[in-house]
Amino acid sequence: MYDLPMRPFKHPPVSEFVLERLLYALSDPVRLEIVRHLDELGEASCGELDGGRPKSTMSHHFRILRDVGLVHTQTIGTTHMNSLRKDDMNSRFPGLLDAILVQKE
Amino acid sequence: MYDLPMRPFKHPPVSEFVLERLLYALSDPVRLEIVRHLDELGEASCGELDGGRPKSTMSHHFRILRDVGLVHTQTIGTTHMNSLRKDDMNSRFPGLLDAILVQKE
DNA sequence: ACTTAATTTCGATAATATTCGAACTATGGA
DNA sequence: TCCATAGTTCGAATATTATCGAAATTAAGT
Repeated sequence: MYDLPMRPFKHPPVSEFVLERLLYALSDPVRLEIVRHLDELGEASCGELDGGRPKSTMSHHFRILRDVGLVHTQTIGTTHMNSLRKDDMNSRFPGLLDAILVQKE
Repeated sequence: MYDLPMRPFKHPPVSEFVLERLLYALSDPVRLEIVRHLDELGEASCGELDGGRPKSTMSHHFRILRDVGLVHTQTIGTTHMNSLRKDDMNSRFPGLLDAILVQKE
C-alpha cells in the first residue's frame, strides 16, 4: 500500500474567490509585503520571507493568503514553495492585482 | 462677526492616501456596498444608503470611507451629500478603484 | 426661541484578528 | 532509527473593529 502524500493545501478554485476577502487579505502590511516579495522573486519559501517574525505568525499569514486564492503553495522536500496565482487572480479580478502591485511603497 | 461654518470634514489630500487603509476600507461588505451605490448614483446622503442599519453605524462607516480618501462629503442644509473621489483615487492608485467597481457582485 | 431632521460623537459590548510560544507533523539525511 | 529542518496547529493574550443606543450637534423652518 502506498502512503498517502502529505495532506496538500487547499487552494480554492477561481470561482470561489471573494472580492472582500481578497481586499482584506491585502490590507495587512505583513501580508502585502509577502505578496510584494513573491511578485519580485517569483517564488519563495515561508522562511525566506519572515522579517524576523516567528514562524507561527508567518504561517498564519500564508494561510490567509492561500485561503483567498492569492498564493499557491507546493511542498518540495521539507520546504513550502509559494508563488502568486497571478493568472487566476487576473481572470477573476482583471487588473486588480496589477493595480495594487504597481504601488511599490 | 461671522459665525464659523460648520466644522468641515477633513478630507485627506491625495498625498496622504495609504494603500493598505484603502484596501481595508473596501474589505467591509457594508462599506463596499456604500461605495457601489455611490458609484451608481453619483451622490447620495447618508440616510439614503442605510439598509435599515442604525445611523450611528452608518456614520462610522462613512467616516472610515472619508478618512481613506474614498468619499467626499459636503454639507447641504442638514444633509450630508457624499460622492466618490474617483479622480483623486485614480491619480494616486491608477486603475485600482475601477478594477474593484467593475465587480458588481 | 422652539422643533424637527440629519448626522455625529460617546460609551459599552461583542465579534474578529494579530501575535507568539509550545507542541506537533512531515521530510530528508547521517 | 535518530536528528535536524521547515512549517503547521493549538491556545491564550492583546489589539482592533463593528454594532448600536443614547446624548449631543448643526441647520432650517415656524
